[in-house]
Amino acid sequence: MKKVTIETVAQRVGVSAATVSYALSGKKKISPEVKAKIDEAIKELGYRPSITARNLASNKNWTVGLFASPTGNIREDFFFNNILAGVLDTLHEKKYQLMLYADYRSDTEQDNPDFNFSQPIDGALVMNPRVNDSNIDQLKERGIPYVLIGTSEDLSISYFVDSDITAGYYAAVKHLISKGHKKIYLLNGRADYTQSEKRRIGYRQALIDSGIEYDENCILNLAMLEEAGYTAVLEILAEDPECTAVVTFNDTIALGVLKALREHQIAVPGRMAVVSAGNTMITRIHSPSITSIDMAPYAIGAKAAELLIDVIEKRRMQPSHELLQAFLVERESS
Amino acid sequence: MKKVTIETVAQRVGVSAATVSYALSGKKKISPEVKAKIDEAIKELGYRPSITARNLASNKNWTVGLFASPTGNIREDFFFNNILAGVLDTLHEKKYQLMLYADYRSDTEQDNPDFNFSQPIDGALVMNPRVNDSNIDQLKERGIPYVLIGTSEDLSISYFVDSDITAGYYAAVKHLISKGHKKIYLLNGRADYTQSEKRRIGYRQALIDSGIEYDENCILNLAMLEEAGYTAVLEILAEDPECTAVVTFNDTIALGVLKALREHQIAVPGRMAVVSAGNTMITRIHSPSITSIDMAPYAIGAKAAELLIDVIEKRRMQPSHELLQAFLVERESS
DNA sequence: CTGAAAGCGCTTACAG
DNA sequence: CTGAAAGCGCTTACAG
Repeated sequence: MKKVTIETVAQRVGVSAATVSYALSGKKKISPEVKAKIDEAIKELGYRPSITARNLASNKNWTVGLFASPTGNIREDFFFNNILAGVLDTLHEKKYQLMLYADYRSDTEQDNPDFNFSQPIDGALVMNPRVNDSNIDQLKERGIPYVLIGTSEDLSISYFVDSDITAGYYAAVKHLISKGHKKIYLLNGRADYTQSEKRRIGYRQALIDSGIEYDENCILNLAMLEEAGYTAVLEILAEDPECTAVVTFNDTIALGVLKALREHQIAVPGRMAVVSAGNTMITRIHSPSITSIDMAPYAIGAKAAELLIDVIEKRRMQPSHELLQAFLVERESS
Repeated sequence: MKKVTIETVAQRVGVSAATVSYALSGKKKISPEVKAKIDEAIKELGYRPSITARNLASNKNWTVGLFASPTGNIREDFFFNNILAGVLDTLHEKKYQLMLYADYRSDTEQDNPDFNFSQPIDGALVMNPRVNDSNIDQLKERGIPYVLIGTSEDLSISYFVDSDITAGYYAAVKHLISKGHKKIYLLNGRADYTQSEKRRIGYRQALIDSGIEYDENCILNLAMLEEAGYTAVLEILAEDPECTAVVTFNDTIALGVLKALREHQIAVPGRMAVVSAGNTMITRIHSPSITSIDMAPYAIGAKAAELLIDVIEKRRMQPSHELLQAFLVERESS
């Protein structure tokens, strides 16, 4: 059985392939009779246009790539789920498809940076951009439009969307201060992360605005792991008894903190209050439930996808740095 | 600036496009001198092969589609994350890419079932197959190979991988019986789900093997939501005080059950033991931590992807129904 | 070892 | 309203 192509349909009806193509795309008027015959032939023959051929001829793929985290992180990260859901919903609405790439680059070798480009995409969404991100270099080199999810310190990157993390941390620290806390630690991420810096600034400003001394020693830079939070809070407890509250980089670190506190039977929030960032499902499930900064991941994903499509379709040329509102959700841990 | 194609490179070097193509693919021997010149020209010109053109000419896409749940479910489902991670890792190893489709079909209208096929894929992975799944119909019609993640009652579906849920529930119920429970309820999913039936069989067999009466009234068919578990357990408590344990369809329902028990200050597992299925992160985080049946989602994803690629590459023609081992993880709730 | 040429299956000015 | 034809950028028998 030979493959049925647009030519097969055309011959069956007795018209040219061009006419069939126009009938399908609706880009030209086709007489009703011919149109009807074509539709019938398509049905009878079970004709399916070849998307690859169409893409090649029209130079358009209706596909967007999402550069995500390593799969190890994806496995236990609801933040990813929400961003993904936002991206998917927007793409669906705009009739685009999603290619999902996990991050397999090792820190040392550059692996095969070309690999992810083995499919044609019209644009890309980049999560967790690194400082000198090889994916971004590739994207630039190929002239593929892209939008960053997160903030870049590189001003040549014209499009990104992020949540207003600084404002979120400001609110979180203000909240703790209003509860009477005076010595608040920030369990931050790695110092060279833009995300860490944004947190630090909000934290610092809240202290200053409240007339509380800002002390760099109260900021710890941790790996984004439960264990890191676990050991860090125990250290603080041992070395600085005046500390009565911590704000963490994310929910995962907070989980470790709370685990340590529970095991050592330290009252939360009585002796130690805890505020996290992320507001993923676990902050609600956990007992005590965790006060957390919501960073609107779904909205970020949706916005980023929208912006990207605007760029792809040339509806937008101006640089755009969107910050979505972050807000504090108060729960039992503070 | 004109687009640089294989022809540009060929002209620069003074050979034919065919030679460049062969040099790139390595499918024919090319003299070292010519090869070197070609490599140089490629670098100088910044040539990137068009994947679309390559796909069209070679009729191969190196891409697999994953038909997932609606985004509403994806947002709070770690089970999905783990399956996804398994799929991605295997595809990466085999040099395939992933197109991710969320499920936007409404229950009533068939939406646009063609939409997801607007990109070329070599094969598909189908999660949560429905009884008469329109995606599967499409796949069949187009002759695209596919593998089901989950079990189908339709024997014409030749490939699927799932966990041995029946054995898992058998173990879970045996475990509860060994703890002295005699009246155990099964908070199951919808009765017309294959997955529910598999659970019921394991549950039933464990009771029978232990000489405990199997009572259909002890099986409730619920929606897969927290609220469903919440109200169900309260009903049971009110109507059948002899019940001292429940096994749930998944972690989400268990969450609702435990919420109800906590709010009514009912001791877990003292008055009521709880066992869930899924063993996602929340079972560990929750307090009390939740005994749960691990269904190896990562392994399922990885196996399914492997199987699919074997089918795509014609290394496998025989039907294959793989069942991975499910095992019970005992925690505080039982 | 290298090349001329057909072919993959569409789209889209252009002409009528 | 319809068609002939070029073009999208590759791959791959086939011939030499």
